[in-house]
Amino acid sequence: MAKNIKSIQRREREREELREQILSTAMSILVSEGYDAVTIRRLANEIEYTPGALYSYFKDKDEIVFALVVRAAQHLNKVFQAQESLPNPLERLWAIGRAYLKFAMEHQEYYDLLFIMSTPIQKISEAEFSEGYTAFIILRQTVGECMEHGYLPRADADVAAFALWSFVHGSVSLMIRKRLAIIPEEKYHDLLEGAYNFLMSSMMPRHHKQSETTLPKPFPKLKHSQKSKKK
Amino acid sequence: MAKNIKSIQRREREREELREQILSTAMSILVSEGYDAVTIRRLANEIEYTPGALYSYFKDKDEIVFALVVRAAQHLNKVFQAQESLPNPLERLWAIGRAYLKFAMEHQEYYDLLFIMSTPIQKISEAEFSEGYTAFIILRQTVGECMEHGYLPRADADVAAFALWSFVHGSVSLMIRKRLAIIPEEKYHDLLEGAYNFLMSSMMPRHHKQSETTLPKPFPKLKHSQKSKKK
DNA sequence: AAAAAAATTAAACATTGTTCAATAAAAATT
DNA sequence: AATTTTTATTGAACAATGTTTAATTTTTTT
Repeated sequence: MAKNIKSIQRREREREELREQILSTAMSILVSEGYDAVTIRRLANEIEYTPGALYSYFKDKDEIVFALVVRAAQHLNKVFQAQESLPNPLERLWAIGRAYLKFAMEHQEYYDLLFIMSTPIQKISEAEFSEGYTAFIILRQTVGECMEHGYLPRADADVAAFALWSFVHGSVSLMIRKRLAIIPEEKYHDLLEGAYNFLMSSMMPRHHKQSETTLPKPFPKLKHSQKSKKK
Repeated sequence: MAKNIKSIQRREREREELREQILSTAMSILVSEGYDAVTIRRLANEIEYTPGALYSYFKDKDEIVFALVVRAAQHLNKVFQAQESLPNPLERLWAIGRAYLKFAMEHQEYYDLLFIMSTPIQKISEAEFSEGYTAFIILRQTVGECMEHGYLPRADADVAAFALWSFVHGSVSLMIRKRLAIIPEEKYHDLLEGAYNFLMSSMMPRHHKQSETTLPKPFPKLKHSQKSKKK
C-alpha cells in the first residue's frame, strides 16, 4: 500500500501541536519567571518529554527564542495597527508613542527579548523577519504625514522615525535594565510620562498635548530582580 | 619577633597588583573578543593561575564585571568633564550629546556593560556607585542652565535630562544591539548624525546646529557579531 | 628548625546547551 | 498478520560555564 496520507497529516498536526505547546510553555515561563528560567530541561519537563526530544522540533534554543521574538513583535504590531485608524497624523504619532511605552512597560519580558537581548540576533538579521519591521513602517509613515502637515520639521523620514523610536526605546530600556538608580523608583511613572510630554511638546511646540489616560499607572512591579544573566 | 610590617605591605601590594592584572586582562579580552570571552578559566589562564585562585581576589564573577563597569563609567565621566569648560550651556549640551554618542560607538563593549547588560546590575543598585551618576549630574546641570537661558522649555531638570539621555541611549542601543536591520548598515552613521541634529534642532528651533566634526566617521566595525549570549 | 598562616591547586559539583547511538513506537510493505 | 522500514524518543554522554572545598604548597612568624 502507498503512503497513508491521513496518518501523515495527523502526525504533522501532532508535531505542530507539540511545537506550539513548547512555545506557549516557553512564553509562560518567560513571563512568570523571567528569561533565565526558560531552559531546555525546564521546557522538556513541562511538556513531559526528554531534553533531547526538543531538538527534533527546533534546531537549537535560539530557534525557540526567535519564535518568541516573532510573537512579541506580532503583539506589538497589533498595538500599533490599532492606532492607525486615527485620521490626524499628529494625534496618531502621540498615540503610537504612548502605545509603545505602554506595551514596553506592561510586557517587559517581551520588550526585552524584542529590542534589548542579544541572544536571537543572528536570526533577526539573517532570516526574513518582516514582523520586525511593521511597527517601524507605521511610525515612519506617520512621521512623514506629520511633516506634510507641518507638525514636524521636514527631514528624511527614516531619520526622524529613528530619532523618535530611539527616544522611547531609550526611556524604557533604561528602566527595564535598571539604569536609573539615581532616581527614586516611585518617580519612574512621572518620569516617563513627563519626559514623553516634554520631548514631544518641545519638538512640536505649536501643538497641544494629547490626553494622558493611556499609560498604565502605576507601572507593574519589576519582577525577578534578583540575579539575571541577561546580557 | 612581631609581625613583619614590610612583608605584609609587600604582600598587600602584590595582591593589589594581581587584582589589577586580572582586571586589565578582563578589560583587554572584553574589548578584543567580546564579553563572552571573559571567562574565569580564561582569566586564570592569562594570569597563569588556577581558576579557583581568582576567588581569593574577587567574591565572584559579578564583582569582576562590576569593576569593569566602574572603569567604563570613569572613562565616560572624563569625556563628560572635558566638555564642562564650554561656557555656553547650549553649546555644552550639544557637545555632551555628541561626546556621548562618540563614546558609545567607539567603545561599544564598555557602553554595553555600562548601560545595557544586566549582569552586574545587583551591584549597581546595591553598592554605592557614585561614578554612575556623575555624567547624569553634568547633563542635568547643563539642561538646567539651558532652561535658564531660554534654550529649552522650562521643566523639571530630571525629566528633561532623562528625556535627552533616553534619546541618545536609545540611538546607540538600537545600533549596538542590532535592531536596525530594516536600514542598510552603511547608512548608520548618517542616521545617527541626522537623528541627533533633527531631534536637537527640533527641540531648540531658535538655535543653530553645532559643528559636525566630533562624531567618528565611519563607525568602527561591529565586532564579534557571531554568537553572543548577552542578555 | 618548627609551627602557624596564607596562598594556591586539584578535583569535584551543579548547571547550561547539545549530540548521538540505542531503543521504542508507528507506519508501510510483504 | 508478520516483517521491514521509517520515525520519534530516550538515555547517556560531552563540553563549557561559575563555584566550592579539602589538600597541598608556599610564605611568614615563632
